[in-house]
Amino acid sequence: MPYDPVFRVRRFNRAVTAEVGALDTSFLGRGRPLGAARVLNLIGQGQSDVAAIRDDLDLDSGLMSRLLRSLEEEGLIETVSNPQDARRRIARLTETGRCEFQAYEALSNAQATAFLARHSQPEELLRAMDIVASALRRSHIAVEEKDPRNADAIYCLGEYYAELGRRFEKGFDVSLSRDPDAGDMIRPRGVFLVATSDSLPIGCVGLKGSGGDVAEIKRLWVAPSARGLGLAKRLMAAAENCACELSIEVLRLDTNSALTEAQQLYRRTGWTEISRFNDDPYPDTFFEKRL
Amino acid sequence: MPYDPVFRVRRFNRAVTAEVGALDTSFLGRGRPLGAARVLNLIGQGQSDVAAIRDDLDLDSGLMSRLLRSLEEEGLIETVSNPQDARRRIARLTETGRCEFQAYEALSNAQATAFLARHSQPEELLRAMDIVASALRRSHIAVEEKDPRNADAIYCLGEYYAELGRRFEKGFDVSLSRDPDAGDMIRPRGVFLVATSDSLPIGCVGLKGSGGDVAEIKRLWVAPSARGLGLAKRLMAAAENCACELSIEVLRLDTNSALTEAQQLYRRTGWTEISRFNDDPYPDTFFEKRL
DNA sequence: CTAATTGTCTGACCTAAGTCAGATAAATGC
DNA sequence: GCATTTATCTGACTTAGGTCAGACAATTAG
Repeated sequence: MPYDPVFRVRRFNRAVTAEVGALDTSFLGRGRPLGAARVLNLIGQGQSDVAAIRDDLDLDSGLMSRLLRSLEEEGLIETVSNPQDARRRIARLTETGRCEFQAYEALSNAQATAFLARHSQPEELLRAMDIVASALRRSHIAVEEKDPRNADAIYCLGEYYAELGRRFEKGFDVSLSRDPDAGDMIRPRGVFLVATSDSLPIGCVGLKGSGGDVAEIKRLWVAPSARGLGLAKRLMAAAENCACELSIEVLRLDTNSALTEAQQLYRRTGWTEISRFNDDPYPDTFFEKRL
Repeated sequence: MPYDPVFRVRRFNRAVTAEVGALDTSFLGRGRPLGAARVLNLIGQGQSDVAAIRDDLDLDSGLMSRLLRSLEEEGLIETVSNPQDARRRIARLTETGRCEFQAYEALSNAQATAFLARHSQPEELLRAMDIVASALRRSHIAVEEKDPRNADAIYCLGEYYAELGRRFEKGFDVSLSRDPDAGDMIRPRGVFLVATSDSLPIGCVGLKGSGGDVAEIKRLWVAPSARGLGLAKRLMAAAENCACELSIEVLRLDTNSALTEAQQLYRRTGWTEISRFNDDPYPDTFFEKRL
């Protein structure tokens, strides 16, 4: 007899509303209104274009202008005209501003550390926070092409191999598998796509081409914290899209019957099972899709 | 190489801050400022004492007074003097107010339902939300005495039995175990304590007395979503406290070696292992503590 | 070159939220 | 009974946040 789901969601909302003050105190406690602190924070993170900041925070141009001026009067930022377009302005931190920004960062980090330290099972708590954050921000998940040797890509691949290790009865050893050469997953031969949610990598897929009109889908992975959001489908669609752009006509992939959700996805999205097309020791099921 | 915990907590904070607007839109969208809506909401939930509402929302008496008047002018509430103390005022909804309150409730429920419906693994998501909500509100967890036949108590016991069923190799059947008579867990013989977080039951413990100076600790349970918060320790301490009030001198309990965390807790909090004192089929380890 | 568009700034104005110093009336302690 | 305390109300004031219309300068389309 689990408790009413709607009740549980509302309880979560109440908890969060009651504590957001605390969650965001990092912005407070330094004698600056929230708006100004948020602008300072964005500038500190490298957002220099005033219009972009205004857009990010959804501010009126008048209000934005005043916030910038108040930060300027405090000596935290300086603004100059954009040389490419003198109507636009660019803001950057002064030395004092950099210190102030660092102070906010330190507060925020300390608060996060303290929150975790109060819990005796922080890994469980983090897992839960990841799930909730991904669900709340599902409409802001970005799928982008990255070099497979980029840090985010390597992180995804590491997690992918670890997951295979857990799910295959005999574990998984990358060196035994035919590891695609990075060049085969970079344009013009192929692509590597990484999904990020607020810059945390939560999924990936590789399209491994050889220059011909046949290519392979490899390394489809979705973080456990991002499952249930339809991300695998989205990654596969994006990869197929890239394949079209690269004039690829036939896609193939190999998979293992232990990965049941993946197989379900393939069958539901127009893939048909074919016979073995490589001698890799891990896969036991093979699919093909004509574009 | 898991991602930096501090980064993950801050990502969660950002997600929540960005979406609280959405989480709390239930309060908006009906042409009333947040403050007034929150007061209306509390009154709707049965908080009638004006001072209590002020205390709950941490409002200045002046502000509170104005909010009440604006709701009164809208015809949503009426206030009368408290007959016991004519300085105090009591607020209650009018018929119109009840409709308006129901409209807020409906909005809030619809929003929660929609959020869950967007996710294809809602049970996973709810579990995560419970964990986060309990951690955020850990300082507001209430431990209260309840009748063991009360709905919250029955819910806790059901979850407790279900958990034993999962953890004992041969499952668990309540009818085979010596189920304490409800009367033995009500004062003056004993007590039953339930921990709730924002009215969701998340833990319980029973003190089963017989009228003499020996009593037993039974049914210690903490919801999976509330583990890591030190709740078991707090429940045990509360139960011991009650035992002292009831002039009980010796506490005993039986447990199973499959429940490792529980045993650890007992050993760390002054309990000593003793020999079997009943013929219940499930326990295999027995403890005692002199108060 | 001219007209329209774009990005920023400024002043006037507004609401929500909250603080503070009394005023008032009821209740309580002695 | 009288002084003190308590709960609420009222008016004056402040801050944060935000809207709106127009000014101004730079850019772009034709």
